[in-house]
Amino acid sequence: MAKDEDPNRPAALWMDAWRGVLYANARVLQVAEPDLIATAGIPLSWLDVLAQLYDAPGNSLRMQDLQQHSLFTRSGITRLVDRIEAAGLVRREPVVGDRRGVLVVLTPDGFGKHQAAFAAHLPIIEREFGRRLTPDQQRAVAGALAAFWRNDGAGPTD
Amino acid sequence: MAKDEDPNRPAALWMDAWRGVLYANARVLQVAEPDLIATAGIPLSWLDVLAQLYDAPGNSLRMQDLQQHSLFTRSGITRLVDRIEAAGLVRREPVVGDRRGVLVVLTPDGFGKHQAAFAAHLPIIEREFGRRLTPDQQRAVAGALAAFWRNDGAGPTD
DNA sequence: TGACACTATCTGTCTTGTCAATCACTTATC
DNA sequence: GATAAGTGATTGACAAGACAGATAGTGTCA
Repeated sequence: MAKDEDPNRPAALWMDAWRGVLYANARVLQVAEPDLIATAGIPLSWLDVLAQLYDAPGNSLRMQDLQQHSLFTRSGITRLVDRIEAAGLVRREPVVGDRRGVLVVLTPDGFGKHQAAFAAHLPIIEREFGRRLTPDQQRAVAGALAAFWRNDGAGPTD
Repeated sequence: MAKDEDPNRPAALWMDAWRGVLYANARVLQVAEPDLIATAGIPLSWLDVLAQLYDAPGNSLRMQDLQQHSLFTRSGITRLVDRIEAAGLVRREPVVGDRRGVLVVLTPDGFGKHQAAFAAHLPIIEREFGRRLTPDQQRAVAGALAAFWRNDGAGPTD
């Protein structure tokens, strides 16, 4: 590979950390996504939506909240929810005080599918990711990267 | 969020580490990709290809090598290379000993575009990722996740 | 209440990614 | 050297994503 000896690429510490994040994410998902489709019958973008609704109060969120918190879909939430709704896993409801808004609600089927998909997904992540790290490494990575999902927008950006 | 108190989701250490990887990747790229398009005029998938060719001996790789090492494109390398070739950044050449194969070679334009895009890309990654971690955290993350891009397939999977 | 700016979601259209089938070439075996 | 199996890359049909503009509803201010 000979990247480390290239004078044009100063090997800063954070660059190796970023490369690690990039590769870990890509390599794990390259295995986990086909597996999820094979075992649970849904892609990761669906599980992402279902998991958000599962975690949300009332198992429901508005379209824009779904979009903002999404990890895999930057745009196109409308069509994505269309598909998941057509599969019967979520349902659209009007928002009480705001007739522009749409509330996406997890159906019982969607609840069950989330449970099943999540249960099938976890062992794969553990095998492909968790087991490759020592407990100390797990702790270190979790601590270092927690800012990205806790504050989620804020940070020491100055 | 109240996820940590949910009895259905045992909060294993590696799960928080994985969540960190997932969110860090998504949040940083959500900023970096539009920025790269705005400043360099190419999407990340193109930079991925250009960077691989830049790092490769002879600034060239075969299609399948490009595909296997790719971080963003699991399939569809043919079409992706079509577009990059149409932009004049790479060129296809026959492989000497194997007339089935195709060698994708970085053109001088592609070389320059890589330099420019990479130079524009780095500061964004530093701002969105590097600066959010202390040097100790950078070292820890880099060390813990190095296995994903060094061995790239092996590991303590038993 | 009428005009205006703003917000939330959807639709049309184009681009990009995915999957199976195919073509061209190579290697192994007889 | 002919035939069969395997490999590398492309193609066509379809699904999904991206982006701009449209539609409908809200809130404010005169």
